[in-house]
Amino acid sequence: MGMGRPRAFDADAALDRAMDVFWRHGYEGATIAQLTEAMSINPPSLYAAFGSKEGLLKAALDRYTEKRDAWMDRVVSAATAHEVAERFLMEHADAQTDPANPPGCLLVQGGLACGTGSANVPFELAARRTRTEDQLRERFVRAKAEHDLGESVDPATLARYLSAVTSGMCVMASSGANRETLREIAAVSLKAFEEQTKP
Amino acid sequence: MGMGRPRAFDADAALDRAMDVFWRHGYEGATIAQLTEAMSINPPSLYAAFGSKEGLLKAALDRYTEKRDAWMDRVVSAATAHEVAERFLMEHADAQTDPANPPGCLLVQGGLACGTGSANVPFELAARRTRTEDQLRERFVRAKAEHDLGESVDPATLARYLSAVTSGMCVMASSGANRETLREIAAVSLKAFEEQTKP
DNA sequence: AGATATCTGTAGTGTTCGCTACAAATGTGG
DNA sequence: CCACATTTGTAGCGAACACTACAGATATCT
Repeated sequence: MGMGRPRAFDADAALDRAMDVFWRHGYEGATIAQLTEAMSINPPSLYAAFGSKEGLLKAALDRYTEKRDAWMDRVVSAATAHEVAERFLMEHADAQTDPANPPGCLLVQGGLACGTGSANVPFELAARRTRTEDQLRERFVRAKAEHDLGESVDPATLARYLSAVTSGMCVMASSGANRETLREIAAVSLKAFEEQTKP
Repeated sequence: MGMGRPRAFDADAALDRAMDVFWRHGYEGATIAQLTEAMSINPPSLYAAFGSKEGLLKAALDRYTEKRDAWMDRVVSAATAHEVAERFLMEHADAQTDPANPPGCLLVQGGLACGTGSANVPFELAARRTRTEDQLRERFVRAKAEHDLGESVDPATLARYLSAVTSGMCVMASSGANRETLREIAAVSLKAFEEQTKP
């Protein structure tokens, strides 16, 4: 028995193209026609490989999360909690205004509210955002154990604050805010972080 | 010549219902069927009164902005810039978790990214968000003139920062963050505001 | 080479979308 | 009461949606 005709397209490259479409138009705003054209494949190939539009999104999110995890690993590898926060904020400002990608972040632009047929999409995106927040919190827990952060500091609050600020920066980026503007916001937020961590 | 059959529904009440649907499902996720059912009218009545789905959104946004302006007037009427920031942040935390409304804010949940056919919807929402930011900035300009804020303070940066934080709170609210959580974020942000305004 | 298994492209499927034609209903002005 | 203007409910329009049946193409395995 044979193994069948091999796939003629690179799945990861296709996912990168799909990611861009979801990012730019949101989950519901992205049509199969747009996706297949961007991926340079036909609908049957898409459905054979990813099952459904939602399956394609999840595959694209997996790939997105993969890259993001690698980035977060570098961020939390900074020596101090303060430097973690600084890198996290500043590199977010840069990433969200990187001309290589649509503005903002896929996990936010992908869709905060969806129709009844796609109700679990916002859920899925929220779960991935929470993951980043968790990574930050764990890093701050460690910083506390290492006496890099004081006893009175709440790692969860710090992580949530940074997560909220970067989400807000996504909203600003989607409205056309430029890199300078986002960096200013990041700088002010970093001041808050400093104030929060040394009383 | 007569004046025609009078409208049998209250347009403002209908807009409130439509607002809720757009808020909960986003512009693209909201269907005419859902809207008409929520508004307790039939499609022809909707189109006679508001022209199109996008026209309905704009009418709902006008009504939303009306209420929001009244609220912002109260916020900026606070005696000091610090108190303005505090009210703005804290009341945002409360409003975004008010069980009377869907989580977050219509101007964010309405849609950051849309399909090609609705490309100006995110634009429209962004314009309304900018309005709030403008109101804050103007208030801080005044505070600077009154020597309530120091010479080195940039009103635009402060306004953008507060706007970004509340947008980020919207994202958190749509992920299920509760009032306590948002208030914590608001509290940390207020610390940043304080730090930014007295160097 | 032959049988088998999977992919690819064409050309659709049924459903739902935003939107509207039409006639009956209901008000005003003469 | 009658002509007129506008709204309302029913029913359905064309277009676009996510998705797929099918046949031909291309690989592997014996």
